[in-house]
Amino acid sequence: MANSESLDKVVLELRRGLIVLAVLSQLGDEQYGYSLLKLLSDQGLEVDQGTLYPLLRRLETQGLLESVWKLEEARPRRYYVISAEGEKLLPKLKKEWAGIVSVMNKMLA
Amino acid sequence: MANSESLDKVVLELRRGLIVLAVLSQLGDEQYGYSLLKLLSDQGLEVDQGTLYPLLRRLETQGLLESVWKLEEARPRRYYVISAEGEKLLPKLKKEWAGIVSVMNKMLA
DNA sequence: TGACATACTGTGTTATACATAGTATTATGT
DNA sequence: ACATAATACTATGTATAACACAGTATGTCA
Repeated sequence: MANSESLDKVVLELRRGLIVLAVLSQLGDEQYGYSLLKLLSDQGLEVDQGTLYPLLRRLETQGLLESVWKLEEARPRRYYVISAEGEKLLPKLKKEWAGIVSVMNKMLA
Repeated sequence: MANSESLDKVVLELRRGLIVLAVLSQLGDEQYGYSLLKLLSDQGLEVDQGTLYPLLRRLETQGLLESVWKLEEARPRRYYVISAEGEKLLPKLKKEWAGIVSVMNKMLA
């Protein structure tokens, strides 16, 4: 395997789990899939459509998000927003994330 | 699903990809599986045996690690150390990691 | 009117952590 | 001397989920 492929693979792995946290953190204001996609990429986190849409559905199934179809706009969009349960989870997640970062910083120093 | 289960699940996901980076960063000095396990947990990263051992083999298959059995010690141990290819990869990975962290920090702020 | 951005759905595959169990040796305390 | 814990690794099964890829369809704008 070429070195660049290894890099790509591992970087993908690195980013994988963070997407959930990123998504939850951005859904204090409601977003639809495509707008969230843009919002994330504007901030430097490129996520594939094929990753994001299923993720949103999954997080809704897990009760961390809620969604509604809005048909009155230019075109139908499914809006997602963080749920009460998600709100409770988010600060804990952030704390876990901070802990992980500090562990990694020590380890990489 | 109970809230604490959601947390556990997502935290697991968060940590998942980082283990590779952590392992690579620690294998500048050679370690065997069990000592690496302790080294990581000492620094605050608990990794299951059933996760670490297969990971080490996988990283060796990918050419990022090298290993040798040492039989002359108290008991047989397989020692792992980062390979030349791994050494080339590591700084790039660290850079990617730093980028990800800064993106996440902005996003979570 | 052609191209591009928008917005979502669906399927298949692959990779991989994790759970769990099992084996066996060595060190340690009492 | 014996039980127990720590050490050190192997192996198998399963569930999950990202990613690749493809497809559908509408709005916008030059």
